[in-house]
Amino acid sequence: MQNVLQILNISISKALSALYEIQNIELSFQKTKPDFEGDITLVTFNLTKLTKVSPDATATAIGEYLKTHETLIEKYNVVKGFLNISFKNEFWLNYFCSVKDNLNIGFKTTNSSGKTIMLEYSSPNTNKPLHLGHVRNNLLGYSVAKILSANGHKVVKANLVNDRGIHICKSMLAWKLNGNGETPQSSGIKGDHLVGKYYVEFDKLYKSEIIKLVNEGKTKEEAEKLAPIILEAQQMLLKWEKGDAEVIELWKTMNGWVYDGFKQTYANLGVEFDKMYYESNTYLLGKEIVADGLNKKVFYKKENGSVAIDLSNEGLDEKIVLRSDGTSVYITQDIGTAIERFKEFPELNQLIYTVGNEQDYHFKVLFKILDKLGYAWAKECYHLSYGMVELPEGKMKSREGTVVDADDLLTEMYNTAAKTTAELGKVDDFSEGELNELYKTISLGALKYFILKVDPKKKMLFNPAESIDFNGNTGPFIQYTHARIKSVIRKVENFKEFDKSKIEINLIEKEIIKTIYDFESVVTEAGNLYNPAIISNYVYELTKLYNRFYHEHNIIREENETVKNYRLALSKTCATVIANAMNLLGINVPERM
RNA sequence: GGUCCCAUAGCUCAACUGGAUAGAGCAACGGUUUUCUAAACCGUAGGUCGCAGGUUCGAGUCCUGCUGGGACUACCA
Repeated sequence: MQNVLQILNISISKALSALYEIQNIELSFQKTKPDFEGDITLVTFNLTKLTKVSPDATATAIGEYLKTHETLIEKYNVVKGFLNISFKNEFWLNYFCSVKDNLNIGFKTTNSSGKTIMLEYSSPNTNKPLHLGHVRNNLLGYSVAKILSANGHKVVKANLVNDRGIHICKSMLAWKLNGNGETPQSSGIKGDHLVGKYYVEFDKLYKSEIIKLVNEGKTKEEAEKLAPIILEAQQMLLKWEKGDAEVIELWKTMNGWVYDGFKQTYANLGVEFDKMYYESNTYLLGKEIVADGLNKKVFYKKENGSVAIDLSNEGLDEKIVLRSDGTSVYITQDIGTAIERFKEFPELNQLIYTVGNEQDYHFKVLFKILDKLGYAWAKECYHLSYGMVELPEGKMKSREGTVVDADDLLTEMYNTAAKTTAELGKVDDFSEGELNELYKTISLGALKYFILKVDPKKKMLFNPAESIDFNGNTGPFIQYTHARIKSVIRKVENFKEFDKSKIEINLIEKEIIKTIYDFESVVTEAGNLYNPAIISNYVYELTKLYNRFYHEHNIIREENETVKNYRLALSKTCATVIANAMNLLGINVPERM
């Protein structure tokens, strides 16, 4: 199967050469707008300087040349300098027949690119449960990993767990003070939520101590530094770093609770990882690199003994990479882990960090430092930056209790899916297990699609009422279309080949075939841009087209056997593409719903 | 103060990276089911693409300025 653009590039280059003696010029194509007749459009304005004739005349001349010289082209029309080109139906039909039985449409063979990419996502803290912001991160990371795999890359999904630090000590301390030995088992509270509860508890205690100190005449800033409970948390962190047995024991216990909780949430979200990293193992990395960088004069020592790099020539500021007491800061660790990963995976071509856009600056600095340290792969580090998730009432603030909890959200979506499905009553014969599966599929489909259809770079508004809507541009609408196609196909026992020489493609069928044709390049584009929203928009377009086709034309009711079998094949192929596209978003599609 | 990001229909988002008359969904109104799943389909209405300049054959898209919103700017993570 020849590529449409390749064919046209070659033919039109020949035309330009023959007609105007023009060589090597970049051609500008676009899909023909629906209001005009044609499959693909050549924009001729940029050619007129060389052709020396008007856009319309240029377009007409090229069109005429194509019609007589390129056998695959049926006809053309010219509108205001746009050359709309139509390929023969035979061409589209041949294309369709070449893919109709391929269950992997749009997917390149695994590892065919020879490229290995590590994609880090999720990266939670172990002091509180996952919330809506993490959900976007997880869904985005997982989907991009799928998309990159579909582009033939080998992808290592990595998760760097922030399992240490002052914030973890806060939960630990509050539990020690007020926990009375409470455990997930004794309380029936999911582990990550239990630990989160004590993180909030710490904040309460801390605040009341601050108020007390302020009442005693201290300034707010002083009080924040002097509150006994914060001092104790800092002591606890020091003990942790020294390996104090009791502190380590408590740390392991409470982190264990959190991991049990996360495991459930990850399973419910349907995300997974190939490689787990823990900051308790990596937080010391990078110090030797700093020493090395000092020798290379990439870094310099300041008067107070801290080590820094000056990035003011790059439009950035001075950045401390080691404190004056010799301890590392966050970026020290990031430098170390990046280098470590390229050592661990020598075949690694690219390292992608899925992290919110509030850290744009951090990653600019990080990549610049790696570059200055002389690592050639620094250019292959990429920050997959995404916008914040906001609620109709504004930003999520844990202190004000406006955070949308991931587990609560999933439960709520599940219940809505169950309610709606029961009301429609189409699967009343399902067993309890089948219903449970279906509700999970639909609720997750709704949530994932709702989040992934927005360009990752942009901040998004999460309106709970809209997220559980199952009509219109939603995951369940697309899932429904898939189920509907499958329902039609189930009704036919003898699925027969059709004689393509007897098929006349109608307009909507041609639109569908052209859209199926686009899938491959859409997957490529989504991969190049790390953008699942491109897949979402695409699959929605295809689904809308199919539904229109379904309403306008008979499939199994069609009397002409050849046409019937052709339409069945077209339907089946749509179902495959819908399923494949949704798969790239991490969304399953049901056989019935 | 400095750096960066965002602004498109009442609301939520698109616009193939500079191309034709800026498109969908939701919400509103009207229509479609004895016929393959109505979680669907069709129609009506809704726009000074934040504002003002500039670049060019052509700008929602690029450049400048302004307004409004946000993020970052730690020897925090």
